[in-house]
Amino acid sequence: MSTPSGEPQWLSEDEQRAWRAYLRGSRLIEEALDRDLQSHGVQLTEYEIISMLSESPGRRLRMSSLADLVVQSRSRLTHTATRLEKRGWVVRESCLDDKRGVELVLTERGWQAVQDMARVHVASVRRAVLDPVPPPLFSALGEAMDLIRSALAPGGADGEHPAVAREARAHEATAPHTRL
Amino acid sequence: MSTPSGEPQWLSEDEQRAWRAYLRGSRLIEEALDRDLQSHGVQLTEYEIISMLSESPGRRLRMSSLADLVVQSRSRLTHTATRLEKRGWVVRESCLDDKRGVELVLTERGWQAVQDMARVHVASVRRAVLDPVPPPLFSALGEAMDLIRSALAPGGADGEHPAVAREARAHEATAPHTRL
DNA sequence: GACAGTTAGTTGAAATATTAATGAAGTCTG
DNA sequence: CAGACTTCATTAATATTTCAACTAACTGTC
Repeated sequence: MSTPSGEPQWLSEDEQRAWRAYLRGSRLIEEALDRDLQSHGVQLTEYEIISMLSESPGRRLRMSSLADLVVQSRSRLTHTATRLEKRGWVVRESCLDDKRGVELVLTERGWQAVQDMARVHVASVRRAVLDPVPPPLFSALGEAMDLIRSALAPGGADGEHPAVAREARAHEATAPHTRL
Repeated sequence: MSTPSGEPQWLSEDEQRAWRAYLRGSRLIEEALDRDLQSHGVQLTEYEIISMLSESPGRRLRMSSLADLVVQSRSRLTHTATRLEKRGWVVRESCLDDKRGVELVLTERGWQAVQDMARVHVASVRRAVLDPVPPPLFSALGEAMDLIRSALAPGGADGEHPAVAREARAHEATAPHTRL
């Protein structure tokens, strides 16, 4: 199983070109979005966290669901959450049902922060990825990425993680402010 | 300039869906590829560096060109290069013409390492991104990313950075082993 | 209910990345 | 050619991320 016998199936010319474009493009996107948010004092990965919280029912999410959602390690999320907590944007609350669990809750200040930053961020996303790509092609990109996503994160349908969906059902839908 | 007047242009339903798919998918790809290379003792970003070197004429590239190519900060590349140097995969050589400059040169050992790891990596790329996406759709993804790339890194045509192209012309094409 | 095994989240130390400052060498202008 | 300015790469500091324990709480089995 771990012995790579024979010649691997190298990439074709076309595959290679597309893959390279992806690799470099994705790094540039990350860099651009991050830079724009940095000027408002957050990293993209931090923004993603509070943004996800802001859209969740009750503006709260369990650590592990959130970690899966933003594709970060548990440990990383723990550290980042601590950081966000120090800024007063989130608080931790322990789960009622599962006493191992911790929920991260967006504070009012956190909510305000997301609102403000969303303006910057949406403009940033437009400039970096939406504007340069004609809509049908961007659609295709989304479709492709969705296939990849479902291959790599089996079970997470519709951008939703099973655990998240489960939790969602358990709450009132209080904040459908889905903006970004 | 820094006052975001009025309501920004929020994303449409479709744009949002596609953008989300991209964001999560790209993180998952990164994670998957990195995990597979980790088992061989390198990070994806390190692999990218030596891989680029391995394809360059003379198996060498100037620090700043390389930094642009792999979309890393100069400083980051400096650190990473030091690390790679300690493993005996690269050596630094100062530029003949521009005495500020430093060229990173792939050693024989480094070359071997790339060859070995390329097998793992190409399989990894297939599994993560090529297999789940039908070829025409993957092509579209490449095209979209290329548009984004040229918007964000103006001047870098054909996956090639101007500085790199310039340097390429100055060398014999010794290693056209373009594999990944 | 006691055991073994698993999962959730945290912690601290080590590795890596970012930031701002530096020095050395190039370029440009007058 | 002098001076001002830019670029290249590195360094030192700070910040973040990863890695390997670790504790607590849940699950299942007997």
